[in-house]
Amino acid sequence: MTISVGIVEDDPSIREGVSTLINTTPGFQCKHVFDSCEEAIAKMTSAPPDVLLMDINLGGISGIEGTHALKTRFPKMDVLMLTVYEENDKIFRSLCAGASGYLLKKTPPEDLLKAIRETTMGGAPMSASIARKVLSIFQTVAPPPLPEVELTSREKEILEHLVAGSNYKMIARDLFISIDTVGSHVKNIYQKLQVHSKSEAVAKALKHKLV
Amino acid sequence: MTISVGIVEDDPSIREGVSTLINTTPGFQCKHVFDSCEEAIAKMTSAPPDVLLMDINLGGISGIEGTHALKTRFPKMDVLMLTVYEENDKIFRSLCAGASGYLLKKTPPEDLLKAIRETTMGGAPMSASIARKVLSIFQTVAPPPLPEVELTSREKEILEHLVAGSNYKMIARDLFISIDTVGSHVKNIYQKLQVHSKSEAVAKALKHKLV
DNA sequence: GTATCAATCACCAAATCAGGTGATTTTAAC
DNA sequence: GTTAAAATCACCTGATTTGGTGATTGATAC
Repeated sequence: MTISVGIVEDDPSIREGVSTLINTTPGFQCKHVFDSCEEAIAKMTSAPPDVLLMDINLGGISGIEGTHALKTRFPKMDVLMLTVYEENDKIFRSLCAGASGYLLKKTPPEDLLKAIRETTMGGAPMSASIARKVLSIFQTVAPPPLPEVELTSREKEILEHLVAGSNYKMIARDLFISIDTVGSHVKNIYQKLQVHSKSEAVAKALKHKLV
Repeated sequence: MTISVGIVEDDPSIREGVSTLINTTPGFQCKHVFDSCEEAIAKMTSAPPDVLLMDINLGGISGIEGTHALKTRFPKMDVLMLTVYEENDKIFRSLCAGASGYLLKKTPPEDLLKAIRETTMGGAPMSASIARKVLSIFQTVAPPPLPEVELTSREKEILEHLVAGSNYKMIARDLFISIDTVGSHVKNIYQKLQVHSKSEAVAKALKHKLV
């Protein structure tokens, strides 16, 4: 099966180079070539490529925003970001936008083709240094563990309902217990979390990923 | 340079198999072999290995907790998680704990050795399916954009205070405005966010990263 | 079998909040 | 110079929450 590849890139020489590489390699074809996200969004109508190579630094709509827009329209299309620099913030936002991989532009042709193949098989190719940065992002967003807090399963259940926006009456109805029991659990939760209101409890629960 | 590899694994056959593989491969040596995190934490004192292979499912202290403990003590040591299953939650928590890579146990020996080498060179080896899951995690933590909501700067300020756990009185004092004004802003916030209580507003603000 | 803990329910008082109406002032936009 | 939006303040009423005290039941642990 031939893999259909698209490319969005404002540098003509890279654009031509990559599309030529794709089209001269058996098993690959490149029919979607755009110099901007605007063009890609306008002209990519019914049949998206299997994999889209997206330059991250583009004038007008950036590669990140473009990825989000195109992935919304074509969820099954995979997007590989191409970049010169390894900026944590851009990596993070690209992945949030739905990118399936992240390669440096200096990636040699044969590795690029390999990455495209990997993508279609459900992988997520990343340059080694990018992969390490991706993992380091996790450590910065790691939930600050709340020490010494052990809520009972019932208390966690109540807390989830609080986070969902329920008041005592609704929780009592949903869990088939009395309002006073709800209040009782909430009191215990407050003491364990060291808070004094529903909103504080909700904030703490969400910030520390207790629910 | 010989790469020093450690392993924490409760299954004796895997433990022996891997340590033998390491020790019979030129350029690798395995001097740290443990059957539990407790043992690893107790016995790994001064000279940690370059790379530690960590089973994720261990009795007692789990591989995730153990990774956190050991990485705190030996930040320069790289940890590669080994697992049978691909569970999003465990992947996420392992990476937050400081893992540098994530491999399936079915990874063939030569790939395991390659992954170890990659790790020491600053890479982050992941099985293809794991890599894809890692990226998908980003999309789930991406802020779900709240459509058509434009809070004024003052309203955002009030909302931040709500998230911080303040009540009307505290907000009024902090911002040098009257309690009624706080209430007035809160009313407007509720209408814009389509909520009816402080806790709902806080939950929505945090979930949609409005603050 | 006793102690502890989780979960349940009850009652109470003071504080707080939610939702409503209405008004003034300042600033920015057209 | 009028309009519109943002920010400010006030008053009101009913609902809800918070923080106490205290009690019962069932399960678990020692």
